[in-house]
Amino acid sequence: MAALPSLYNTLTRQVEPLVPVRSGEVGVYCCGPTVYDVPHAGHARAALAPDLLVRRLRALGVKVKYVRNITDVDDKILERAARDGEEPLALSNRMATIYREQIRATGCLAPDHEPRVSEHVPQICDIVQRLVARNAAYVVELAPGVRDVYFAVRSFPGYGKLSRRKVDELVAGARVETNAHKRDPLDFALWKGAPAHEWGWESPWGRGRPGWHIECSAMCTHYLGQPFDVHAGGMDLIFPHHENEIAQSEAAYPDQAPLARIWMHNGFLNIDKEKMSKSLGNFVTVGDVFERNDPEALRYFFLTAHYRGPIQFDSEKLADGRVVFPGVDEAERRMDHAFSALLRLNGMVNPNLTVPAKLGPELLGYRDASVRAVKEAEAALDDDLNTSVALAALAELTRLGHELVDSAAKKKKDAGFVAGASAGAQFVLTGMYRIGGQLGLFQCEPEAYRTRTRTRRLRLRGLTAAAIDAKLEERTAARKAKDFAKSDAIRAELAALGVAVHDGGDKSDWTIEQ
RNA sequence: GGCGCGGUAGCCAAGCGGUUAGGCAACGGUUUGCAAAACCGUCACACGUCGGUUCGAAUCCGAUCCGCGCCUCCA
Repeated sequence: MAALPSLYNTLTRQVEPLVPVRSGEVGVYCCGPTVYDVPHAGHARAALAPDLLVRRLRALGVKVKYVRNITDVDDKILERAARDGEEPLALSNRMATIYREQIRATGCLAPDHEPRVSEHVPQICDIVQRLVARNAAYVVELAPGVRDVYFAVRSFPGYGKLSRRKVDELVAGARVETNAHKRDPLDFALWKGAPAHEWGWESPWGRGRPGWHIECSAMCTHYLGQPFDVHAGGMDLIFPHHENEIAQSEAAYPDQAPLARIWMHNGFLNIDKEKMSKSLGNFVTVGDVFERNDPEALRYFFLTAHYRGPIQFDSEKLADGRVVFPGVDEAERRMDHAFSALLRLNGMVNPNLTVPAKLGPELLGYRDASVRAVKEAEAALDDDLNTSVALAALAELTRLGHELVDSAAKKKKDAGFVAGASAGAQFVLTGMYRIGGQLGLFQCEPEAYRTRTRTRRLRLRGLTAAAIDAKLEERTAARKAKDFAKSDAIRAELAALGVAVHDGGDKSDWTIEQ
């Protein structure tokens, strides 16, 4: 089997080759969202890195089991639901559906399993019981029949190994939650008791709800076993969430340590130099982006930067009041460019032409360039998912595709070249789709992309295709009559609306800007 | 205070000891009635600052200045 990708491991702080626990099979777990609200752009970015890994591994022929959880039981969900007079699980279910659909739209594969806390309470209780039995956790009775369970942090010697923190320094920081029931301020809740009238589940400790960290420990190992290969999530989860997961799982099953071999963490999406987050109130939702940009453009935008670094997501208010996302706009122009190459190349592929047995050196050049670009992109992805370099390889092929179409148009009287160019187009198309597929781009047909971006841009600019077509007809008539003054005036008028006219022979077409 | 990340040409962003990153913008060209799109070329011997190691440093080491994140719920 081909060598597997290398990944940066937060645990060792270096890039290392992925060595599966079980040969030929890789388990990936990604910490999904707490679904008390619609997803923001940062959530979309977090789903990307594990998706790229899964795509690359599958392209290499590796069997992958990909699990991404949904936290549908949480105090925030309870608060939001109470505020809006909705059942907590109805709220989280509604939000989970939006999350799933929007993340899928950004080109992320559906996970093989999408476990929810509400459906894994028995597994959670199992691991908590095990921790209590091993004296790594203790039960505190708050009221008759109402009990909390806490994890005893100091009972786990490896605590801090992921985040490189020392237990005593954490205490000195004094920013830990004080709670009279805890034996040690560092201890965290595994199970939170709840009175009978409150949202909860029955457990060996009475009614209550699971703590945040324990759910992931329970669900990741339930689906992937312990140890498993890759655990992913946002950088803010390193401490305390992932540190606590490690402590719980490794304390529960010390002979099956580590919990996960590689811990991969994606960087943040910043807005105006600040981390985008709900608590800061500066978030842009995925829905906000989809209003203005194509989902593929959002993905392309994420791919321009390395997943571990921060990415600047800026918004700008135009004079006409429209809010735009310049970075995503630029990415969308790149998608336009790539999709238009695909469209033009598709138009060149002629199934009725027999591919010449011997291709000239010019066309062999296209084949070689295509093969080279794919190799470069794959090598880049194997080096800790270097999407920026993979995108450069894709851009090179895109450019080559346009060039091929241009030269075929110039040599259209040369039947031999045209027949061969069809084969050349196939080479370039294959390369582009091969790279695009591993990056999660080109999720729809080029025609569909053109239609949907055009529709959206018309709506954003308050225009209709019919009105533009009418203007264009008027202009075509003027051109036929050699009334270039009028023709140019109409073009200027359309240009002012963001519509560019393209003249080709006797008929004209138009495109609309973002 | 502890842990960690980053400062690369006008902008975004790879590279991380020697050989072109890539994109956007701008400008010139091919093309066009004029344009647009596409392609070609230029801007680009750029790498926060100061020292050091080296035949050679954006890349390694030290110091220093900025910016940011985590240490409390967060992707």
